[in-house]
Amino acid sequence: MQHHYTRDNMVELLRSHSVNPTHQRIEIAYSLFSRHEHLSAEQIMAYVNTRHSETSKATVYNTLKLFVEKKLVREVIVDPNKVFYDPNTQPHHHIYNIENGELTDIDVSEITISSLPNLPAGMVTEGVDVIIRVRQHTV
Amino acid sequence: MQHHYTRDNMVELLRSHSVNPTHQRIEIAYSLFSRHEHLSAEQIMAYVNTRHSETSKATVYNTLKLFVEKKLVREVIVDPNKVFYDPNTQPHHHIYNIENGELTDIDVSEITISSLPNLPAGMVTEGVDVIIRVRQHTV
DNA sequence: CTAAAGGGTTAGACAGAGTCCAATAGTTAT
DNA sequence: ATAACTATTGGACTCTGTCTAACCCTTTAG
Repeated sequence: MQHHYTRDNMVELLRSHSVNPTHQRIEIAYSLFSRHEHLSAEQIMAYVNTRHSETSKATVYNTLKLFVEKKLVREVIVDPNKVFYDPNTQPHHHIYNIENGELTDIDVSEITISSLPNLPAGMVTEGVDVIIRVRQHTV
Repeated sequence: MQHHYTRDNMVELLRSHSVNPTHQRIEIAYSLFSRHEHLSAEQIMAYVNTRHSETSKATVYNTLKLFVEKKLVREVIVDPNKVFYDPNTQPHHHIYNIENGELTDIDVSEITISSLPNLPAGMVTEGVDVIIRVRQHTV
């Protein structure tokens, strides 16, 4: 992969997920996809408003919620304090450094889940998250 | 298993994890272990203070943090809004119902992780969490 | 050209989980 | 008793995230 993301790309991306591409949404998408990193809402807001404040808190949260709904990004819940947003929607898992909060992707190929339990009747899987919590060996 | 938990058991349990057994800690441990359920700090506080308020918010949070440190209970991070505390410290995984917040255990035997990636140098695993997010099939 | 309608954005008030702090209460050990 | 800890407490505070009502902007209809 390793795309070269532009704001124009974002317009297409948004459209292809039937999201109306507005200024704010383009900027938010761009800030997430150009850095291919896991960012929190707060970080995204900071990036989008580096020059001068342009996008409000409410819009950042609204937009992220919309992106999740439209499967443009994925929520990663590993830190009790905040949600991370992950522009990588390919199935993959995470290594979470509990000391510094760093979050790293692991390809699905690196983990094999050979069996899954049968779910209660009428239930359907939304996703399987595997989180490997790590820390420095010093303790 | 299916112990019959008493407050006396809790005293032993706390001691065996080198936690000084105080009134409050006994009550908090008891409320977690007698129901063998996943509870949030708020729920625990409610249970402990059913009759009349006896234990403060600060103590509940202090105590839960201590219990986690001493490996008496485990934190489960699946809900962006609150942390759950799990009295089951045996290795196991979780099914999380994203609609009603219900959290169910899965025995390790029901999932097989056949390979784990090699970690960055000097890193050590604190735990591997598998969370299966489910919801009702109606949508 | 103007008006209504609809979607999107906004500031700021609000909510809820969790932390901090300085004061107080218990508990040993001397 | 007294000193030295350890544990608990209320309340103020912080931080994510939500809500609301006003506002803006673009499109469509008359």
